[in-house]
Amino acid sequence: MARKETITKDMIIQAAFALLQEEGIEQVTARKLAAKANCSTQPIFRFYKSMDEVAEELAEKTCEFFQDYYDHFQRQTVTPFVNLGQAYIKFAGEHKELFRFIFLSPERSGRSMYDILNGSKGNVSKEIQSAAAQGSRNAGDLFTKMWIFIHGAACMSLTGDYDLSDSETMQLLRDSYHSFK
Amino acid sequence: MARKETITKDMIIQAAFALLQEEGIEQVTARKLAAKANCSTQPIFRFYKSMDEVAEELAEKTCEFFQDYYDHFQRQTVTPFVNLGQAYIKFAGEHKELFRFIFLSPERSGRSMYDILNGSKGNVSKEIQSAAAQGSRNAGDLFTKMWIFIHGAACMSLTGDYDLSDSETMQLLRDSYHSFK
DNA sequence: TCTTTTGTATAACATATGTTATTATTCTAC
DNA sequence: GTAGAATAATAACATATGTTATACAAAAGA
Repeated sequence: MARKETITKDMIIQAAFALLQEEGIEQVTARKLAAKANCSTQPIFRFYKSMDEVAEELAEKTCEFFQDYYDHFQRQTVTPFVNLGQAYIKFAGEHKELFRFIFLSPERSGRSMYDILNGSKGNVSKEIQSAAAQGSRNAGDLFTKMWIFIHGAACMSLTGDYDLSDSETMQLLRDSYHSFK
Repeated sequence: MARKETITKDMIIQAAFALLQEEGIEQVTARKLAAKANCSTQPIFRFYKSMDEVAEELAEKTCEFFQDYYDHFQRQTVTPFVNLGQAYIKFAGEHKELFRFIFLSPERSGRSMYDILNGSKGNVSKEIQSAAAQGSRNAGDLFTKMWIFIHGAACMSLTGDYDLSDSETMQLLRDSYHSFK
């Protein structure tokens, strides 16, 4: 009937994700993606109408990747805020391009930062809510402050303006958490 | 002897700065810049060896612009940290592309975030140091925490994830300052 | 084996970009 | 006024990009 498929959609998106991690979203071009996937540009446009659609799916995939990262992150303290902070800051440092892509671009296709944090499984908010419930005063206020703080540290690590070790980070997060509480 | 100059270096860099503010550094291309300055691309390359050199000078100019912004910012409290925070967060909201360019790009040509803050006149550090001196415990620690917090809020405003009013921001900054102190 | 169908590659088109060559313009000293 | 020189515009070259048209290849039923 017809020729067999040798380039799958998965191969394309895998290559795109690798390219994204290595060089950032603006370097995920049709030709570079084709080269990464060892094919011509045709298979890309068989699966996606345009490169924008590829970026769309990359955003999706990156959000899931962050969720997995957070889910598998080794919790080191009993304070969810501290754990979240450690994971988030480490993610920013280890996956700069991914972080920049989903947490620092204006075009996140509608998702707010909190949408990404909570994800489909909503793990972040689950942990944090239970934690905030035990908190003394205004739980929302505590979350806002901690979140601003955590996001700030992560963004600084992106530009090389943050160079604390893991344990220093933990202490910093603990400190600020207790300050805010 | 020779033809008179009609396109000055200042006209070029002014146009480039306007373009930077409106569309971001990646849109400051030779042709768009020429159009903005109402000339051909030739005058650009008379003053600058390459477009990279233009970007270099834009970074310089943007740092100065931030300094001026901060110098002229109406101080609303007696707490330098709060004033700095208000100015920085407002700057991020009002000049997103400039903020992104100097505080969020990896290529700041060597300047650290603190270099920019302090600038040539060193106004920020002057105010903050005197303030920290009055502070109770570790002045550096207080600065680090406040700065992370301030930077976090500014970065969130960039992506539309921060929507507090000026007075709410002031209260937030006051609160966190007293928490950290 | 031939034809049809579908996947893939190659090549092309249109546009955008940095940069440079060529041409035209305009000033001034002579 | 003319020649020389600096300035600017136009056009070109080389490359990069999204996207599409065309050509080639392979699989499977007739």
